[in-house]
Amino acid sequence: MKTITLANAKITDVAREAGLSVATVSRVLNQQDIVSAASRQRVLEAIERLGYRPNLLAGHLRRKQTRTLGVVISDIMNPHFTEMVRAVEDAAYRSGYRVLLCNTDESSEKEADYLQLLSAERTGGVIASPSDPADSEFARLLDLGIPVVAIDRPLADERAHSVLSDNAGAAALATRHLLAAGHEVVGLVAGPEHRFTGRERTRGYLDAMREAGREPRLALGDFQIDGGRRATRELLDGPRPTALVVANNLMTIGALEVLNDSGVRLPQDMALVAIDDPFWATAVHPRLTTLAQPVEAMAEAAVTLLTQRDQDAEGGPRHETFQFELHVRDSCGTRQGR
Amino acid sequence: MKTITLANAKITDVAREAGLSVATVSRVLNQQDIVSAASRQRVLEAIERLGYRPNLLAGHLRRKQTRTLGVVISDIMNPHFTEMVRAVEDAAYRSGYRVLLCNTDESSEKEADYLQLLSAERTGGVIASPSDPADSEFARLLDLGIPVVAIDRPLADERAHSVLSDNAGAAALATRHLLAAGHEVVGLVAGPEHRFTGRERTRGYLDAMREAGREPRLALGDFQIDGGRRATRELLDGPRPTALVVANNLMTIGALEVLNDSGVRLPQDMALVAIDDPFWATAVHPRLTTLAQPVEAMAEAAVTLLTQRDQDAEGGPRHETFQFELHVRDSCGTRQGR
DNA sequence: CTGAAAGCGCTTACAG
DNA sequence: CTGAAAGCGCTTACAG
Repeated sequence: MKTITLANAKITDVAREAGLSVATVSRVLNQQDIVSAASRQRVLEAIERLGYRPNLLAGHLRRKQTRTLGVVISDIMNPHFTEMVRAVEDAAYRSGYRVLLCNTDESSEKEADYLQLLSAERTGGVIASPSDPADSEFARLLDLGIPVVAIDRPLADERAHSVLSDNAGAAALATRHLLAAGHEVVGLVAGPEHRFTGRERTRGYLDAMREAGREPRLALGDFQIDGGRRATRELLDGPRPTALVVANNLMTIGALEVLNDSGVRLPQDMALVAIDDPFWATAVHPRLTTLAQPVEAMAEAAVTLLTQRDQDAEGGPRHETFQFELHVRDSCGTRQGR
Repeated sequence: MKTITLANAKITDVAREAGLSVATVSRVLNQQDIVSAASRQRVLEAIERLGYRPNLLAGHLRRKQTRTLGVVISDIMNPHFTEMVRAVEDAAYRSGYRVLLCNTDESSEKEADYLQLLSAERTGGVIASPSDPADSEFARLLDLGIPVVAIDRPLADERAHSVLSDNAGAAALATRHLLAAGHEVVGLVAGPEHRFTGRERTRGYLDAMREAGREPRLALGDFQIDGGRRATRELLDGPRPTALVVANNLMTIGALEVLNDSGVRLPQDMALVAIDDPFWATAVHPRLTTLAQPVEAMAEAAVTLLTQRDQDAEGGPRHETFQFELHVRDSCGTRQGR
């Protein structure tokens, strides 16, 4: 038994049903103003009767543009990127755009693959935190006139926009906060050297330590939970710091675990400031002092750059930098209780 | 200064450049086998020289099908859904499909909006955890021949596939595990009545308690952190349970917070089993005993239903149910140490 | 193995 | 305000 398919009417069916031309139907579907009230009424009724749903594919081909944004990120399971994707989706939806999710797992190959696809689909724009900043696929996109905004990490191609945050400044701020509280040995659970955000945050930390005339004490992690564990153990083993800056949210989980296992209490035995402000930061004990990126504002900025480009078409690429915000809570030990 | 755009060649340009017809070019792009080696060579060179990138929009329109899957979920910030989206993206990518992310925030309106869009875009298939199971937009999708699979929550339309997990069984298993350890008053931090997963998990808990002849003791939450806090407080205030089942991962965060604030130690003063197995379950202290859904297998199943439908086109809708897996760790107090 | 031609379902100058 | 017609860039029978 097969049920008869009723739907799948096309614009010609609607035109026939309404006794008008396809041009008129198309007009009520789009630039509604040029059609007489009577015609519009008949078209609307015909659409209703037929259950007509315009085929956007055809419209996009004809108009040579789509309202889809590609979002290329390395790891959606990282809460920072989850938040970013969520914020981008939100901003895109409000602007009448949709989001094609491209998760690359930090694989340059998968990234290139997705970028190629996005150009073939003639996507309306791409927001990317590039695994490979020099990927030539970005150039192809730009060649085709598809705007690109680098988020979180910069892109080599100078035609791309960028929406970054002040990573070095954030790490310096965290370090200084701890230094000002009287800590002499402030350790850094650092991000990897080969990641822009890792390098930048390390740089900020080093600057602040040098500025204070303190000896830096850092261990390299991988921005993952396990790297946080390893780096924290390494720091505990040497000349033990009394305060720690942890370079991202995933490593913070590992650091907290190791500290706890080693009987090191926060903030009495060890003060801690974490970069990133994950949703669970206020649910652990003590509540985490963090440096939060204004993720929503950044997503909004990125989407705006892609969707409102007509207004400033000739303005060239824009580069926006956002500041982190310090949330002083309990793990740093600087609030009254210390 | 404006740079000249080189790209944007179309198939006719390639044909001219190669001295062959567009049909031949199209053939090397697709059904590669029917073309002579010499012709293929010339086409490939022409493509290379021109930097040609086929316009998939045109191909999709012509072929009347796309390789995009819509993923409609209520809240990507909920780690369970993050994981699900991640797993779906992975499976889709492996099958040569891409993912359009539709985050609905549990808004029926936004959900309907996205579903309408997905039908207009002639998406290849839709995976949805419906906020509104009776949304008539699902019927439109199905009418158009777009397959739909309900994930996490069922759908009213009987033409939809479903990939669900045994929520009642999981809650019953958690409860029995605690009961078997000797607890007499096992409390439930319950999900909301109006959510399928909430209802089902509560049902499983009630079944297990009844079966053991124990009085149920539950407080309703909202599946969010704050509801977990409130419900846990409520349970602590009345006749205090010695063990708790928490119905999802977000409420577990709230529950842990309240327990900690109240000086209730896990597992000595309170045993706890959490439904869902978030990535931080092994990073807190004590490590959480959880019930994990086989998210990857479920995502794989859902994608397979959508992408390999030709093979069993006439098979009618499939309904697959997956079992949770109990991970006994430290928070339930049943491991040796208790 | 290869090409000419029709057609996918729309939108949009161009005329009226 | 409305319609006839061209065209977006492909794919695919159909013929050879």
